[in-house]
Amino acid sequence: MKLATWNVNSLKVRLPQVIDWLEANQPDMLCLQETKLLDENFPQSEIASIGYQSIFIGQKTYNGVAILSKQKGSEIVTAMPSFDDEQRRVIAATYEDIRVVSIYVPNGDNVESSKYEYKLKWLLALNRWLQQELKNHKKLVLMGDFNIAPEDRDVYDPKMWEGKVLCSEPERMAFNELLNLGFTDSFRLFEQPEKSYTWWDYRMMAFRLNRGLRIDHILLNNELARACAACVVDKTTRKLERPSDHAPVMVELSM
DNA sequence: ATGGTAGAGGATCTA
Repeated sequence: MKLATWNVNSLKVRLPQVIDWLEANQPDMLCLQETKLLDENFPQSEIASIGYQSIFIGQKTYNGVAILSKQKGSEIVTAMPSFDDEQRRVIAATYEDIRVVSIYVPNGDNVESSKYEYKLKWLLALNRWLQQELKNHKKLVLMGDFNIAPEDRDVYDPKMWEGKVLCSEPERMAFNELLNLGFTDSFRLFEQPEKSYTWWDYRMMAFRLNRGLRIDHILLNNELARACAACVVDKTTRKLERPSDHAPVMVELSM
């Protein structure tokens, strides 16, 4: 079984790339972030035509998340309970016995910003919600755009980024507190290429110079971590015409 | 000189 996550930065623009990628990689589920589409505009039929079901929750211009899957999902949730949020950043569903929680964590802008406060509150609410989800589901995967680079090795220039948003200690602590609930960062279960990242700024030739950060993650609970056979970042999408600034991440589970 | 690029939407806001 293959599970993937990809911040597409507008599904309208990236739909042809998403369809090509699904056909080439055949994941069982693909979580999308930053669809930037109202639900009425979601390209459900185009995605269905290649054999994938869609669940989604979107809004105009910003945010928006979806899960595309070969099998039908159940117990669909489109927001965190007990966290009032106008922004569409969460979608979860159960596929057979696997609970999939797909998230788009707020960016935070900068550590002085009120958006940063919102990010930390959002992460606290996520932690609390997942404690419940872990109790209710034996197999759980949490994946998406976390907007957090967990360690210095996930950052092309750790000194320049020290204390900055995406790398600050409170954010990294929030990430570690998620791990402490009983999750494993699937990417670090395996030998990986040096300087592996999932996001590169569009500006300043960042991708060409591999000035990136690893901020998109697939976290597996213990039951699924035991079954994990691979985790890879697919950089090839970042080389396409009109790419997303993020690359997809995919895990393979032996089950 | 707080720059630069992309997306949405139609001036800025977000990332």
